[in-house]
Amino acid sequence: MAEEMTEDLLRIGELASRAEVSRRTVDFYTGLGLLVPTRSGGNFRLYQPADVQRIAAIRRLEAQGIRLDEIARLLTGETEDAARAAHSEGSGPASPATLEGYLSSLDAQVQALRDLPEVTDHGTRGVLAGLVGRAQVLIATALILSDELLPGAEFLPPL
Amino acid sequence: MAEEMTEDLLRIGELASRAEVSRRTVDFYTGLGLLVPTRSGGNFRLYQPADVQRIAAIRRLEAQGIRLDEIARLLTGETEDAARAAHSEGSGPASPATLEGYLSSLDAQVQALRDLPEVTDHGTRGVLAGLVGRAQVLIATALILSDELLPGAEFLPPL
DNA sequence: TTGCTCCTCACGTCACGTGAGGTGGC
DNA sequence: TTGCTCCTCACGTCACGTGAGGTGGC
Repeated sequence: MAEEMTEDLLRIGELASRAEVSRRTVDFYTGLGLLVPTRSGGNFRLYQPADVQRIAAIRRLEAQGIRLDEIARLLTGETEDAARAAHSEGSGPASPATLEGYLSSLDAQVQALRDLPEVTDHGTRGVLAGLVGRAQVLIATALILSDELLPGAEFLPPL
Repeated sequence: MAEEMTEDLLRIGELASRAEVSRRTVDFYTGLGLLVPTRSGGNFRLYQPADVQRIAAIRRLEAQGIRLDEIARLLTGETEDAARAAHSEGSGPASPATLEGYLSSLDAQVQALRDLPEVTDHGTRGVLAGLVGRAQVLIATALILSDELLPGAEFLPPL
């Protein structure tokens, strides 16, 4: 069984063609730590089949204007900085910035935005709509990725 | 009364120092259409006092990774493109992308995210938290701007 | 005159790739 | 041999400014 999994590993050319990006791009992403291949005896990089979805996820995140270095952090699991970079509170460690925490803050603030007295200024309405629209697209992206990114293949019946 | 308002107009140097940016930056923003001064008889640009807050708003939006050309669009009131650029649905004109519309989509999707089965994968949790965190900061920014951006001075009692 | 403005050309930095070229092992 | 890989140096583009310099009117 461990044998079987090893046979699935991909070299850069194969991964690039499945993910529909150039080898050079896979190389570049690997250099940035976005992809973490193992190495073959002959020093070839060996990627997981799931790295195809990982690349798709990276592209989706890039499309949302998230920088590659932050994508690397998110994929690696270093959550903390996200809030700090944008807000720079600076004081205590406070909350560990969990998914649930963000979701409740988001709920509360959306409510606050609804409770706002009617905004009449044209430009201001545009800005608010733009920001809320962006937030909405981010959440939509989260939903899509929660579906695509999970290593579902491992749990699929052999069929 | 019209006389009084004219006296409040600012030239580039004054605006730059109040907004705490360089003249060059005000010049640059003006060239991009982010600021729309009138002109004096001597061809000097004349800015509104409210442009100080406008610049503050621009900086806040920039800090969220929003490009200057899109900020210009938002401030000018061309809302439509936001959703299209990120999604590229392409079909019909559909909804006019209102603030209310985005808010309800957002609510619905946040709920969908809550309803998700527990995500166990470490990296995926990080990505979701990162996206929701970003969305949360955007909404927080919207709240701040709704407060700062409104031309409140015009409606303030003379004191 | 002094200080401020106008405008334009060019340079600098950062993120994100992309090209090219020489290398070595399957 | 062929095709693929490795790695590195350099160039290209785009967004966002910033510097410098010559101009003219208050």
